[in-house]
Amino acid sequence: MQTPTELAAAYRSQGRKLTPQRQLLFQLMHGNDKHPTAEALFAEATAQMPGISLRTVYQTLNELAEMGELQFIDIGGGATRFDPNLDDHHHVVCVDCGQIRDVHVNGTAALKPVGIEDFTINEVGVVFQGVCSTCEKSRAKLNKAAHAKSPAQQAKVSK
Amino acid sequence: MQTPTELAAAYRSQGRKLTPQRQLLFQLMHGNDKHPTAEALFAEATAQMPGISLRTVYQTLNELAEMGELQFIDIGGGATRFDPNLDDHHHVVCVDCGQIRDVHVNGTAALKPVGIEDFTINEVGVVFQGVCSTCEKSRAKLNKAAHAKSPAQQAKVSK
DNA sequence: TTTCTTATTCGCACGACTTGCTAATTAGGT
DNA sequence: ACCTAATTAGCAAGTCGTGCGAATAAGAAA
Repeated sequence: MQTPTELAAAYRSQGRKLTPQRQLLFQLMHGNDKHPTAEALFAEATAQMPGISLRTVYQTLNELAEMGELQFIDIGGGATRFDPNLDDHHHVVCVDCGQIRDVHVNGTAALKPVGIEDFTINEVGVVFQGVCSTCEKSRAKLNKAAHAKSPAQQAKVSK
Repeated sequence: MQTPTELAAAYRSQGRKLTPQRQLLFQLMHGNDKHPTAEALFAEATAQMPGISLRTVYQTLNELAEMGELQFIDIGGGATRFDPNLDDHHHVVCVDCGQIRDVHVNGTAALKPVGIEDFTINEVGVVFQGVCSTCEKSRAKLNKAAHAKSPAQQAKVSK
């Protein structure tokens, strides 16, 4: 995604108006690597601009996506997440806490799908699923606690 | 996913009951490579068993997922899709018609994520986005029609 | 076969997420 | 300062999926 200033110019050149709401959202999204949901962004926005509407957040995010300034990320778990990073990158998801991390991946060019001659491929997305170090530690603790009590506890951990 | 017969045995051995609804869904999902949504499956099921509940379809799909007999696929576009294919495979999506195709991919072992030493990776998913041959043809037609009329039509095509 | 226990089904209500609609407001040009 | 079209806010509505409870039915036991 471009800088708020650049976006301001882009908006004007497209006949779109530059509202305070939009400018705030430009700031909040620029360089944002948290992959926030619309609701999360709305919460941040509200802190700086009480009264801003969730509807406006959705609307602006959709605009930016249409303009190619950000992409949607859908990896289950309910809400769509938004990613202003336009580099060629991929994602790592912690299955425990749900955090999403941007990651550069070597070797994607060598990926060879087999048996889809009738498809014209435009994009490739790679998603790694795993457990982040923080959650790994929490799991260790819980497992220890589970051992001290009943084995049933252990099942809950991996749920 | 196992065969309906094998699933029947698995269910019994787990103390689950073998209802006609479940047996029907086993049949409908076994070897199904359409990646149906719950609603789509419900429609098929209803054709053969009028009165079956959508609730039951969701419930059974969740059971099968818990048992590791199928996986959920979330690639945006609203509804979760279900995949009974347990092979090591990935997916190709046609951005026009939304069809999802299973595909084996060579080179996934060589994928190297950079800078996530603090993650323990368990799984890798690859999604190719493109256009299938059928949609490619439709596009060609529409583009021709668009040329005959106004350029505005062309924009609609890629929407 | 009949009885009994418990899992399962059904269907509605509800929750999460997102979009449609529209009156009121406001950005930005004249 | 004025005008017009774009935008906002906020509520209604739509989609997808789950919680809940009463009615039903599978499968074991007698």
